[in-house]
Amino acid sequence: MPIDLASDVRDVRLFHGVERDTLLRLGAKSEREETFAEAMIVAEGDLLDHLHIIRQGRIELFACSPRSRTTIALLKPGDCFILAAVVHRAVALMSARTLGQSTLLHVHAGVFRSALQSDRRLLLNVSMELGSGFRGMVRNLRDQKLRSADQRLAAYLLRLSLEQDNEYEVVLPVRKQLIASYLGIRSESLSRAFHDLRAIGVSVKAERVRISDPAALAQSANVDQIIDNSTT
Amino acid sequence: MPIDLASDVRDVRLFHGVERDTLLRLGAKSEREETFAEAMIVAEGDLLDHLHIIRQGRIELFACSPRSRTTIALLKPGDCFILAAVVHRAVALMSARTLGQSTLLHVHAGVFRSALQSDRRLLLNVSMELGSGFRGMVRNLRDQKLRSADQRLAAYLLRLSLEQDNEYEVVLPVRKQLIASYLGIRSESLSRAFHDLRAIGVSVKAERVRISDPAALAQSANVDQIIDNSTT
DNA sequence: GATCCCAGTTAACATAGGTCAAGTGGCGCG
DNA sequence: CGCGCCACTTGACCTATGTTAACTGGGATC
Repeated sequence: MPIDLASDVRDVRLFHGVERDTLLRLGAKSEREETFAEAMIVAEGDLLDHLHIIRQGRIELFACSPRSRTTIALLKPGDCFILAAVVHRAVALMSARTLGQSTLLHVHAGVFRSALQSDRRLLLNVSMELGSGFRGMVRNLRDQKLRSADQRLAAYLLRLSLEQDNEYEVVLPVRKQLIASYLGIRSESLSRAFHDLRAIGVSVKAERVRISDPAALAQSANVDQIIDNSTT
Repeated sequence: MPIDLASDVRDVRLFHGVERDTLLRLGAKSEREETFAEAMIVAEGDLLDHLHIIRQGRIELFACSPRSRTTIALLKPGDCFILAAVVHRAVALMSARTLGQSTLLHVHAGVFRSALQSDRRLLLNVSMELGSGFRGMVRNLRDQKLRSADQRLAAYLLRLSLEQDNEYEVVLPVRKQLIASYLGIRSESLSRAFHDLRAIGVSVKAERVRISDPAALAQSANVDQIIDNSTT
């Protein structure tokens, strides 16, 4: 049950630079979980007793209404989730599930909150993490309210291209249906959007997307270097 | 130029419980500004040297694309804004302007960041504030992606009703055009949405809105007590 | 009291994206 | 090797919301 966080979490932003002692204390109340397929980790409305950290695999954060379901975020190893709910002792606003095989760390919420009292660096990291999350959500909301489906796809491809450090080809990290949900459209519309982008040099073969004219793509999406691409 | 924050900011959440000494230090590098009409305070893309706190009046946070403009948040006295950008030393993702007369406090960003190092309570408050902001944006995004215009209006009216502690009548806090922008629709569509809600007992007279059947309204918007109404 | 102005409303029409239904094609399994 | 499954695509049609433009009514100004 206890985990050696100190040696296990070098690449977790949230724990960068925190005292070894804090990590030991948190590790004593942490658990590791491995899932082999899709698995629900959090349901919206839950009051949570653990903070979750991704070691391997991908996580989808999503929200549901009676009629539909939408992806809010797609997370990667090193990310943590439901941090805000844990800090506030409030219910989760999003559900979370794994996408395929993954390994997660569950850190006891009470111990985590008390560590915030004693380790200033941890608290600072939490602030930075919540700030990034806030800014990410602002970007999503801007996208949703100001851009068309085609533009959202274009902007998303460019973001992937930046992440993957390849100007001319990107690999879609998840199935297209999920990407559609993340972009706030149906998968049929995503197909049509990809089709539209052919006109400005985007071609798709399964999960590989070639971008022949990145500048034109950026132009079409009104991508703002400053707003859309600042890393925090 | 220096402001006596210690006696001036009882009702600013961000400063609750912080050391008197910290407030003095921040106050020494703060300024008060009074505006008499609409005034731009922040433009998106700006790198900011001050954190802003609202003492009186209302603030609109908004974002622009070449073709349009949308309201991201409407703030009230006691709120602060561009906190995440200041903490991250990053550019603002939203513009801010006052709506009519207002008075603001500008707190020097560098001094603020260094106060975060010394005053744990201030840092904790920042975390809470960023967490609330994050959760607010998640709610907005959910609304935008999962609800129709009519439902967003219904949910908004119910939120106002909660804030104003009056189940059967709410007063719109800003002009309808701004509400439309906040809800992510045109003002013509807002008119139509108000019209549609007549069918479930909502009647509007200028800025006064009567809600004859709050339960029916909540039902129509699929308002979830837990998700939509938790206060943090 | 007449006039203007401007927020808001209403109506007619346009369009992005949703919905439904019918393909298509890659891949695992028998 | 063939079959079926499942993700994805395509096409036809529908609907919510945007667009354009005309109208209304309250408040300020003269």
